[in-house]
Amino acid sequence: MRKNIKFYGGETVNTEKNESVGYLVTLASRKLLRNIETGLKPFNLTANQWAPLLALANERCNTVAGCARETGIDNGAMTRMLDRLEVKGFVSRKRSNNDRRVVNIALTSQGKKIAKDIPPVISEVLNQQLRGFSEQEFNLIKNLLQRFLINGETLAEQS
Amino acid sequence: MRKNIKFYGGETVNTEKNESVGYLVTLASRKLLRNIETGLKPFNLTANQWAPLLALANERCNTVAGCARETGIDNGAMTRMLDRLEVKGFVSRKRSNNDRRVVNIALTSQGKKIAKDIPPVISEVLNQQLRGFSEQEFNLIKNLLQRFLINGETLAEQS
DNA sequence: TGACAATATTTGCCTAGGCAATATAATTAT
DNA sequence: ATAATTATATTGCCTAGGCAAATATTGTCA
Repeated sequence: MRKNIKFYGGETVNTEKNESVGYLVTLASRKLLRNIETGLKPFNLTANQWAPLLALANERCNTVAGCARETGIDNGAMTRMLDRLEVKGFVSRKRSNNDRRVVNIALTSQGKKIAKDIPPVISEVLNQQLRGFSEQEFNLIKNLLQRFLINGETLAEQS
Repeated sequence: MRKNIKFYGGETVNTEKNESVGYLVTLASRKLLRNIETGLKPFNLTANQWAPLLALANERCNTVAGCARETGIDNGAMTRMLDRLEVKGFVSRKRSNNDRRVVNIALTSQGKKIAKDIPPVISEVLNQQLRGFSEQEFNLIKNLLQRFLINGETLAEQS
């Protein structure tokens, strides 16, 4: 097996924040969130509310736990997220008859409508933040982030 | 000027979440935060509390507004962050005499100590999430994230 | 000097996620 | 069949960030 490189620590300490992948990935994520938020304001949607709405529209989930898994957040957080989306009239809840533990989530007609309207807004922001990227660089950043994420997941499972 | 590529939207719609840079950067950031959090638990520090502590230790800031700028978060959020760090005994506040508006922030002796103990923990997590990366890929991910972030900042300034 | 603008800090009101505990229901093993 | 385990949803308590308003102080300009 190839030896892993020790990028940080020891003699290679670097206090330049722009040289820290941790700093960069955190800030990049925050900035993206705020930009999407700005674009979604006219639709009465926040940036985070968009993810479960998309998952529901694509039929990748139809329960609380399912949507939580699909969007990578906590079950409790998803319950509250759906509270907010329900108040806004985008989703509806209905206790399942097959399995009385589960609550089935569905998009309302308004939810379906908005799920169609929003993708162009998200795309526009992403394209803007990717401007100057070549096709190759676009594929690279996805590949590198995927690996960074998977490494992080296996690390979390060990502890 | 070279034309920017339209990576998302139009006919290139892709509902695969792992193909969305937005999804990937968000999840990568969250996972990293949780892994650092796990490593810092024995030190009575959360992942987010680490950033201002490091900025103070490196003398990149010594006021509320300064630390907020340096870590890229809101002033109000920084006030509350410093509340928590003060309760834990890592920082101290002192109203400035030169300018009665500003509050000078300093690390306590305990804060200085911990600021030295923590870097290895952060480094270890980052190295783990970067395992399998070549030196070249390490530089690439930093470069791509820097550009993604800068593009996002200029976008935010326009609106 | 006095009005006005700019800056620093704090606070209130939001959204938002993680963890742990709880209640309920379904599944599995004995 | 009963007990133990597992899964689902919810809730409470915590940290945490953004935005806007309020307050205090400083600097500027007429």
